[in-house]
Amino acid sequence: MEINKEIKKLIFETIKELGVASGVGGIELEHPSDFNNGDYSTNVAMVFAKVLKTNPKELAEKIKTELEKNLPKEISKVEVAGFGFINFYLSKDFFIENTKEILEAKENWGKNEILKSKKVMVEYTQPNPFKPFHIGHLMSNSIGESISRIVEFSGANTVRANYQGDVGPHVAKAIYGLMKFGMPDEIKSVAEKAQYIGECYSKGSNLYDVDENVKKEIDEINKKIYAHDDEKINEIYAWGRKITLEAFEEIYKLLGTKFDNYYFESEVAVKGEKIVRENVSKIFEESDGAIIFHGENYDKKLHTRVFINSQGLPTYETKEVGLTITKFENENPDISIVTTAIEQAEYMKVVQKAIGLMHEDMEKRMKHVTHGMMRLATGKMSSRKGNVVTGESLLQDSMDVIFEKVKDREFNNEEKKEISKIVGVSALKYSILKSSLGSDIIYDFDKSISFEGDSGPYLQYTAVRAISVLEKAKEFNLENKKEIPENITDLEKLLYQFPEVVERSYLLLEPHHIATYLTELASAFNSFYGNTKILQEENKFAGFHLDLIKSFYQTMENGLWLLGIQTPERM
RNA sequence: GCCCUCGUAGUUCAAUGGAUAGAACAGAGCUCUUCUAAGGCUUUGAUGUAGGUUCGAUUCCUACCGAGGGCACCA
Repeated sequence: MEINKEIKKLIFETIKELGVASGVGGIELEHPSDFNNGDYSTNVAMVFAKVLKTNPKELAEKIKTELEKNLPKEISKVEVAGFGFINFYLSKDFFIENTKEILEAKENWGKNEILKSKKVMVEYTQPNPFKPFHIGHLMSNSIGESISRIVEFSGANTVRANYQGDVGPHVAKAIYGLMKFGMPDEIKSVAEKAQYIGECYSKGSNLYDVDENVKKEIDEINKKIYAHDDEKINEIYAWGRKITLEAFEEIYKLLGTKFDNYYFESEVAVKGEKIVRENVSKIFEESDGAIIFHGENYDKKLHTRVFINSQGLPTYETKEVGLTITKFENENPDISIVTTAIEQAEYMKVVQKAIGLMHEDMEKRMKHVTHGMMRLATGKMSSRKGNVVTGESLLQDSMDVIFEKVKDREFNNEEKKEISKIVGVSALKYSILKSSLGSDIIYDFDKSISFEGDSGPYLQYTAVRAISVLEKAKEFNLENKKEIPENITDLEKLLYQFPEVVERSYLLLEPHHIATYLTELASAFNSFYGNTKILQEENKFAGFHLDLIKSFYQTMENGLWLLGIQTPERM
């Protein structure tokens, strides 16, 4: 129905009719924060009052009179309020129609076609084999998965990509550690082995910094990894890579992410190096034995970065070049989104500039979405130092909290575990996705992960309550309770806004708008639920109420899906 | 030093240049002989500082203060 677009059209037609100057920007149609001020509101009179040098309230009245001449049936009332706002009130019929629309659309409710027939690639998570999967990766995964789903809801063919650093100094450090401290016990689980490898990396890294001889040894291993000429190292390498990747895969499964493409640094490094070397003197230049790019020559806000180091090995920059070009060659996406923490923002601008000099078309389609960092109260987390909180331990802690809550409930053990999983993951994801992408999250389990109030479990709990009423309703005879109440609940006033929220979330690439909306929606549902006895023979509105609950449940389910959160049947 | 993010109740977060700055947690007080109390209802409390643009600024601009990040061979 897209009533918002209809109202906008009407506004523009009306001001044209009145001969008011067009081409003025800043005209908005928004939802007033207070429902008393209507369902939609426009500032058009205030904007034009300035241009025409008239009183905004008088102009608003004039526009209102004109608007009322061809008001669509969905609008019951137009009012002028405040400094000259024109407020639109939607009619009861509109809300009834909307409920029908939701129930028909089902899992498609909320979708739009902004990206129809476009291919969008989203790269996220990017953990490195041989290093731990830490809470920063959990953050990246939650955000990237949600963005992927938002893009998908906007009509795109979404390709999920993961990029993993399976070569480079960190691998050499881990292999050094494994050779020095021994291989882990065969009977240990994949996750335990992966954790051990991460510890070896940390130890190797520490020794690298303090011991000159170890540094030489690790540098040597690093060269051998690239050269593939040492059988012992090749063997440990293949084993460690496999184990850590398997461990990552277990986490992805728990988180509900399934990647379509995996890219590895070892694969893209060769291509990147070839391209960079081909463009020496054109784009890159030699300096102190290294090959560098002077970003500041093109934009004074950019800086110089090393692409091939003085040992002749490609750096991350060159691998990124190889990765980007490989992605475009393989998938040719219309938009290529890469999500990383903000620490890579400046670096990425320089690399994108370098790529743009070779492939202008690619640069235009690249989008870097940055999010804040997960920090510990004690400072920056660094897997080199070994002070990381691993993804597994955090997920486990979160699931344990939930298990504790359900342990005395009537569910069987299998169900308790399933609920702990679904709700535990949700608590974690919501805590990441509820805030805008800009700011850092200072990680503190008790403070940053909440299980009540503004939280993932709150949303799930609300959905479960709704489904529970719908289940119980089958035991009642409410067939002929078809009357429709005259008043419009806050729940109805929020439900129809869902597609707009999805659209906005895509345009800004900010999943938290969905999280905020769902919390408001859940709150409206809980108020309604608390104040209304639905399953009563004397409730003449029962049929209407049940449809409303169904449409609420559908909206919540779709919204949670966009956040990458599952809806449990019971909890 | 230069550049990029971010500063909102005691705490964790919202607020497409708009109306009385919203929630949650914590604090105070109600609420299950009624569909899941992980809930509902009432209540206390905030825009870092100083200017500017604007009818209107938490939002845009400038300076400062504070936190985080980046600035040549880590990723």
